[in-house]
Amino acid sequence: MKEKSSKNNRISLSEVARAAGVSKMTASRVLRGEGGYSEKTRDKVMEKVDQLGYLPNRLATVFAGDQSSTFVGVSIPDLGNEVFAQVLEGIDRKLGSFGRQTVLGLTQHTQQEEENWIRTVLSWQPAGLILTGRYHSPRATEMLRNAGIPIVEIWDLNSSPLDMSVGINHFDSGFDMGRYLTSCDYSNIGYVGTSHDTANAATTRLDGFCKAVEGGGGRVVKQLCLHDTATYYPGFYGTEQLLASGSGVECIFYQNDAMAFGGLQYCASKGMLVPHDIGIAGWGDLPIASVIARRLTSMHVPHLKLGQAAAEMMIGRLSDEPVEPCRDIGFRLIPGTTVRNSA
Amino acid sequence: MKEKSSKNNRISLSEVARAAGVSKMTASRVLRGEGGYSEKTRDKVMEKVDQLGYLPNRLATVFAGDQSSTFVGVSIPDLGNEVFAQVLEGIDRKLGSFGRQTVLGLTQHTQQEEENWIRTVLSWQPAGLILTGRYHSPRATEMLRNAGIPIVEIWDLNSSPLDMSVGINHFDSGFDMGRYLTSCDYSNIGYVGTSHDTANAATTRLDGFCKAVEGGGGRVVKQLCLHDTATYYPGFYGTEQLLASGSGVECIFYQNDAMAFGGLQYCASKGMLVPHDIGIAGWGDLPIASVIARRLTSMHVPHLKLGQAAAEMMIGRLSDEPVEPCRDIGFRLIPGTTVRNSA
DNA sequence: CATGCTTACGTTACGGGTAACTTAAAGCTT
DNA sequence: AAGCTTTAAGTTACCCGTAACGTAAGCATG
Repeated sequence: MKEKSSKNNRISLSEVARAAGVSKMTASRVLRGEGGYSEKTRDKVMEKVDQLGYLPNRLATVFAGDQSSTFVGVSIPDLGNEVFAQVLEGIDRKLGSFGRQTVLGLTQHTQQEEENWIRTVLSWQPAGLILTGRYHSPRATEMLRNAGIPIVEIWDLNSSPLDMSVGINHFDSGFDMGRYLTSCDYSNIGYVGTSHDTANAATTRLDGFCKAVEGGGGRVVKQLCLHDTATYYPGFYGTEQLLASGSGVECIFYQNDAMAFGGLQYCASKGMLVPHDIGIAGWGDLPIASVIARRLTSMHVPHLKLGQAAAEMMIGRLSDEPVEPCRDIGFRLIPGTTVRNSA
Repeated sequence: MKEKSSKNNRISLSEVARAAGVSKMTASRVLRGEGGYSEKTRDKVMEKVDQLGYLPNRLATVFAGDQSSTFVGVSIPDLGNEVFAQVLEGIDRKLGSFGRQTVLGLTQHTQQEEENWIRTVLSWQPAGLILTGRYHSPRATEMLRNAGIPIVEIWDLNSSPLDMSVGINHFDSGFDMGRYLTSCDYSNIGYVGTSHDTANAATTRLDGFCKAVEGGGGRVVKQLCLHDTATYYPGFYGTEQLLASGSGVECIFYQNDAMAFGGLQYCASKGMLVPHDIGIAGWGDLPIASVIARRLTSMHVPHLKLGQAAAEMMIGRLSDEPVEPCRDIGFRLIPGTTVRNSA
């Protein structure tokens, strides 16, 4: 009787083979269904497989170098932001339907976390990586280049990606929103968002936004970058801070819809009418926008589709199909009714 | 341009060793810092490691059976529900801080998906599994029992878990809400939720709720189980359906806060005053509750903490520390102001 | 009946690390 | 200086599956 050895005590293929009275090579052939065995042998082996509850050890297969692994590493900044939760859901479902597994990494918006995660996940020989964002630390970039596996950078469309990229042009999406708001005759505009320690898509969006506003004769009189998560409550108190600064803001653009919704609620709590007293514009067109009384002015981005597209590009590359390296998933302005009508 | 060899072309330890002029065993010792080498040798090896960009192959280590892997499989029903996104975030952050990686599985609330995922993820020799829910298919249960690895069942507290469990008693949380609403003098109460093909926590909650309401002399006159996701818009149209059925409902309990919020918006759109014309109660105390004008009557559940606790139990077990197999993370009723005051 | 071909297996080697064991040289003791 | 211990290595075997190759038996063909 052997005690539970510190070693792995799971049933191995050799044990199945011995029980079935064949060599492990034959058992292996049966399990892979690649032929070269009789029906009688197959039945014997399969019977023992069921009986012993054999589960193959994919580590051994991959390790042997015959196949690549079915892991795909996916880095996401955080899940408190509904946007990224949707992107991840799109990725995981699509990968799952092709027999691939997601190895998750939450990078908390920092390059250092991302770098650490990349180092670890690469040591597991993933089939590929999907990374949120286009900015990586120099060491991370080097590891990624040397890894020799497919890499999809998502979210922030990168026209010269490490390998592949899918997302939208955040500068342009900010620009379009800026142009729309100035076309609605706003000239003193505020911004409420959050800041992180790295260059990111929200910053790029803000750049595009400012450019359009200034080009249209308006001014972004106040930009608030809170050190907080981009959700409801920061939108609420950020609005309070912004309005308290007395800069005569007529309209506020928010980093995302959750923050905009927080702002909307702040205004309601102070008896301010939207859009009569102040204009509110979000970004992302999150599900919550579907139920509020006024249609939130926002920018629609197909988050789920973005995730799916990233997974499809990954799978395409892994199947040696030709894959367009850059895919713009597009966005669409939702005029809504939380800013005043354009002329 | 290098031809892509089908084999893995990454730098191996032997190559590092050869470059440094030592045996791979010595290089291995240096990398693990376990002593038995001179400083000069260490420097030589580390120099080559940096120079060649060597990344260890953890597959080989684990495969050799000397250590268990650092993977932890985590199954989550879906990420559209903010609750589970938060739980996952709690898990992944805590696991990550202990050098473990999350292998995600979205089971879409079906046991079949869960079973398939379990089979696949077990073939990767994970160190442990964290599963949402206590109900698994018979085959899944068998595989889990045979796996011989730590398993944490979360969300729905299981007093006789496969291995460990952390969560809350959903029946009791529903019961408490039912008792509270009847104490507020509601007797005709409705429920809006979603249904899935398996027994789940929301159903258990509803059972407890009904029991308390009936015990308190009220009636759950209408239960709506939509075939949809448990988010804002289904809450909105579910409310419409429920009220249109003309069953004289005075108060509605929702599966979660997002649905309750949808209901709140529906009522507002019809000019109904809350709680004067109708009472609204949610469940989960999601972040959105922090910004709406009236405090939503809800049930606070520490989602992030729940995820962290699950990860801590997993890590404790993996470190051979004694771990309490069941942990009740608790809930707390938020009276709020969207139901009328209790007497 | 010798030859070649097919079927149904078995045998060997390998991959990348590490445990366990072995060895050579250096250092220390008396 | 002989004998013992310690240090710094090297060698071998193994983990679990699979590719590549080997082989024996059965069968058809000329």
